Amino acid sequence: MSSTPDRHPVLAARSIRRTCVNCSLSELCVPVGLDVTDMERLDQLVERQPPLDAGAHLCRVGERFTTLYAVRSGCFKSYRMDSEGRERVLAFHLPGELMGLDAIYPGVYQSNIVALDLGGVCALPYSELSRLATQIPRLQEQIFRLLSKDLSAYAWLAGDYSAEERVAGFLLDLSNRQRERGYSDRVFNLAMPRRDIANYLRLATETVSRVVTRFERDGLIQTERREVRLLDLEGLNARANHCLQPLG
Amino acid sequence: MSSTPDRHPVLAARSIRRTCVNCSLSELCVPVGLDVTDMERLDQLVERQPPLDAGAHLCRVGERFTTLYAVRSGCFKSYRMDSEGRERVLAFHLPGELMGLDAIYPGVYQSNIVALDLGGVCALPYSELSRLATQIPRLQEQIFRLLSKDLSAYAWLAGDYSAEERVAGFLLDLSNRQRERGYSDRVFNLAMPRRDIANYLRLATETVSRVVTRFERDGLIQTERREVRLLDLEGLNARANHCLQPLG
DNA sequence: TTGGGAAATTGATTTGCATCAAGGGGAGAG
DNA sequence: CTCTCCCCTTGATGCAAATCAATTTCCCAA
Repeated sequence: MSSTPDRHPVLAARSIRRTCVNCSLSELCVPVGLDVTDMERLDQLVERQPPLDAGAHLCRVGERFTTLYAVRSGCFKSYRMDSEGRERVLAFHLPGELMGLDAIYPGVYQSNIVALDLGGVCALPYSELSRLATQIPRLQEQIFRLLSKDLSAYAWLAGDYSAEERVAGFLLDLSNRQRERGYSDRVFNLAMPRRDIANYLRLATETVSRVVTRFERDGLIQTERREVRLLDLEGLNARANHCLQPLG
Repeated sequence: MSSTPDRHPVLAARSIRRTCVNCSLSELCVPVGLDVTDMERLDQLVERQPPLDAGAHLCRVGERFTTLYAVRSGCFKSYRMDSEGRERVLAFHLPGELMGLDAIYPGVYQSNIVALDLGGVCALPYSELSRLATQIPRLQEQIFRLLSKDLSAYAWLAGDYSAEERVAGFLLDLSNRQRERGYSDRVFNLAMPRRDIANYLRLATETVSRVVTRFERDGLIQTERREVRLLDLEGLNARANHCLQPLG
């Protein structure tokens, strides 16, 4: 996933500036639809950041918004605190996904974003990105599309589904996103603890645990701590009541 | 709210093409931040549509996406049907708000949009709008902002709040949006029946009715059928657990 | 290796809201 | 005017998931 380290300082400096063109995620991420020339212009403003340890924060609610972040590797979680200090998980972000979009409107970050495991990001200074987007129509189009895609994700989260529908939908969503990234859509590791999954799905941890157990008993999945194996995608989809139509 | 009718046919034809410049909503809607010259360019592609009766649909899930719609007058509801044929209200749209944004990503409308009362809209052909947005940076910026704003709205809807928090938050949200539009934030009419409010808040109609009754008993609000009078904004805010921070 | 602590599971009980059921009150049609 | 339909409200009951409670398991650090 991470590129080989550059030993020559000049090459290293160039590699920091030349990210998107060589990046395996360019089919999913901001550069979708750009030709090499435009991608190199995008590279000029993308800044690869030093990796973050699990638990390290990328930004916090209330900080002035300057930068969008694209996931290079690892998994990130965005969340808020409500007035009683309870955490509200809003999203999990996989490689190729853009974070911080909800901060554009108010100009202030609306979420805390934290690395769930060792994670790498590319920083995209927003003002420069939007200037470039006026010059590269396909870049503008892709940003529109990424924003619009997040709307659909939230619309799913906002639906009133049962615990089973939510958990099944969550697993299928992850499965789809794994496949998009070239990984198995049947076997994958959850980067987040059950507590975060439950919080994201607006369920109690115990409820998630019980539903998972039930799915295992019914032969739909197998789990081994953080590892999940989906045995019956069609059955899972039925349990989700087909509430998840992948938009691909 | 509506402009005076033009009697002279040539003037009438021109007025159809010249909407934004004269529109009282330009401070809220797509043209925010544009100077008169740019607004006139935007006017070239905006098409005011004939008014829709209550119950008339603007678009339906699955139709090819070509057009964003801005509310000129009235109130609109966007919703989907789940796999069991139950309606899921996703949003209510007031004048100046943009509808259809979730269709950008997949290129197909993701929601049905229906007029709740006599409603007027401006049609914005998406491909032309995005082309113009590359030429007018502030227009692009405003579209980014409107998309981002919708993300925050959905994030609220996706939170796990109690029935009281939801109803209080809903009333305060409407109150804020009324104020933005120059109307009283204390007294206003609900364009939608209780059933739609309940559906939007993922509650039963009966629950909404009970919460409203409780708020009335506690002196927070008064209601008379569709008319709402907010008596104690601070108290309401406390009932909402401050879950709604207006983003201005 | 062992002890401590967080994470996960399982069971018992509670509860907030949905559902079921019934009655009141406007608005529009005839 | 009156009938009718739909919307809204109120009350009674049931249920899905939260909460409370108790283990078990895993991981890491000493």
